[in-house]
Amino acid sequence: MKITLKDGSVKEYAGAMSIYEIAVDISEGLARMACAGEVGGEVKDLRTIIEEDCELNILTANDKAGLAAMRHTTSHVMAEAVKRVFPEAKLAIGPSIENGYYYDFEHEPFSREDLDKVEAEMKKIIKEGNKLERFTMAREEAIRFMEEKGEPYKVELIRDLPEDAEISFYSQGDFVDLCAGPHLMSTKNIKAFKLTSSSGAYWRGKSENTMLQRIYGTAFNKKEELAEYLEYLENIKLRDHNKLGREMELFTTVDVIGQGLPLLMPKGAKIIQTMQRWIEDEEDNNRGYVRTKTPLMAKSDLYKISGHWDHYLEGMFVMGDEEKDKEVFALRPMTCPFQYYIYKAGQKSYRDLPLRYGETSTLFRNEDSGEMHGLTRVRQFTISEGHLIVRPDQMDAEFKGCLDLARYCLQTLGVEEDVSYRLSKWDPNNREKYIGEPEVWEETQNRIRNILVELEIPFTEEDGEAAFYGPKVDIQAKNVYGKEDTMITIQWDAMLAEQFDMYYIDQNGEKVRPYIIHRTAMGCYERTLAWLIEKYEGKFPTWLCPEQVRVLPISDKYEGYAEQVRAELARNGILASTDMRSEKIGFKIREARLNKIPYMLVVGQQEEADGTVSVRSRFAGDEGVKALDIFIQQISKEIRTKEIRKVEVTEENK
RNA sequence: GCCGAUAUGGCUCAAUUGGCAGAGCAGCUGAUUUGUAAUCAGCAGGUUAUCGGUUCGAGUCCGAUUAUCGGCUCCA
Repeated sequence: MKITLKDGSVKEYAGAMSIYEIAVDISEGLARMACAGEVGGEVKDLRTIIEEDCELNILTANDKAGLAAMRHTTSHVMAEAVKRVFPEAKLAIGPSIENGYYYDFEHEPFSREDLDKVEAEMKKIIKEGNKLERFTMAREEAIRFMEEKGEPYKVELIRDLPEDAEISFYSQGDFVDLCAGPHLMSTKNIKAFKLTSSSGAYWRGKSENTMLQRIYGTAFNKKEELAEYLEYLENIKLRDHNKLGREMELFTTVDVIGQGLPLLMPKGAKIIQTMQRWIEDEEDNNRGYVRTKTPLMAKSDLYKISGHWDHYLEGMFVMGDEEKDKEVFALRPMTCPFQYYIYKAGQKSYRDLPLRYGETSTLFRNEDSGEMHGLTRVRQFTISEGHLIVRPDQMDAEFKGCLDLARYCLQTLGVEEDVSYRLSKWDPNNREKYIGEPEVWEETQNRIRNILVELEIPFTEEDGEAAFYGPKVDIQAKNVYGKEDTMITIQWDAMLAEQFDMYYIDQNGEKVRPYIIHRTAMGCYERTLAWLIEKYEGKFPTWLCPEQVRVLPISDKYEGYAEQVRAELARNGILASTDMRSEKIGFKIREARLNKIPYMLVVGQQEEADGTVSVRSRFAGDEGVKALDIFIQQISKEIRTKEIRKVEVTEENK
């Protein structure tokens, strides 16, 4: 868009910028007041400010940056309040983040009562309504200024800024903070805020640094929006897999078994079995995989060759003491080298490649105690793992094949819209974490990038996220709380064939190193289950349900027929049960619905006489009376095609 | 690993300043034989996570351990 300023100069902006970003750019005066203020309080009123100062040809009304500025200002208000209530607290940093803001302090841990006191003080500060004023200092002056104020963290921050930088500060009344802005014009324009929680956080995010105390909060332009957001936070707890999965008896944990070792209960185990069978069949029948079954542990020698002993020792469960024991074993944290030795068990020709090894593989990783969570971060888990041993000339095609399989899995699970793709690269500034030459890394990363571009897959790039042996594509998904996890990974490995002396014989009779692709099809079964619980709120597509049909006899007179129906369903591979309790039909239906069963078959006198079932589904309520074989046909098709049946909006589904 | 919070029957929660551990749901038994989201009655169920301490007396106070949660760090 083009913006003509009053002095006649023209500024051009590309893409969708918010009026706040533009305001920051246009003038320093506006930068200081990137949000609404004296003109009226409403954030969108900034438009008026800009319009008075310049003529806008086009205006995008994206309030994101404005909201961020408001939240950032709220974090300053919080900092001021903390300094008033706890003068001994030292200030660190306090940015706005998605859905809110935080500020880090060096202080004793804050209790909820402390936060309430700070909140009360914040209200006072907002009422005082001091203006936010921007001023700058030269570097040395700024350092002296913060030293005098007794803020060592601020001094450290300033020291890390460029030598010749002009340092900007914002003040509100007596409170001054080092800050790049932008901010609201006045604290009184903060309309609705809440301090949500506090926790420890390392200074500058490094675990060797001091642990500071972080206070999280959120703020909105309207009280109703804040209330809505807080209610939303309450609601998403209901679909949290860690709560819902336990309630639905999919998994549980037991103190004496240990952290990160969930027990999959019959229903959860059934879902995972369904997924495993699906993936194994897809790989073996449709995508040219061969199956392996390899040991869950090996001597340390194996991991020394693979590099895991050097790069990943603290993450492994090691059994035995190197000093005392002749042989030290470790539970496997990955399957790679095991499948390599299957490859190496016979001499391979160029004609044998690509070789695609698949294994439903249980892995063990000794995560630190604070890192375990539900089914998403555990110490023992099972993945749809595989390694493709590939000639260099086949690499691009095979890598694409892996991406295709991953996308097929995501699509079938109905979650293809919920993921983002990441090209995970090495960190050139941290070379000791990786093996191999920089040129190889750069070239490989370029080839993966080209593949993603060619397939028109949108992706981001991230330094320092690669495996130690190669770059990868990670397919990321967010949980209900917005936290991201890797669901699927496809890794390009030009290094480990060398470590393990793997080769094939080419047309000329020469030994050649193959390339390797490490990949998962649908990732880790436990983590995927967690994701599906949250995605579907426990109402899984029928093909994944551990109980697909429940037969409900009207009274015990029809138990015989109910059992007959169940048996017929079971003969057709449908997971069915009966509810023979002497309860009213309404009670049985209520319970089946609470158990999120997709299909309920009510049977009584009429059904028994006609060989029919009265179908009631989670999707459409009462579907009427159907002949049993028709129902079996319909549900069998739904299961076979892995259909994700949509819920129709009916009175009771509202 | 680090900071903080939490732990009472299968689940959700109660129990005054330290003074008899209780309710609803679920479960079991009986009655009821039911037509599309809760039939009625009765019964049973707890060494208050574990171990130790203070006290005449501990669910309650103190310490350690374990697990769970919110974060930080980590996630090959």
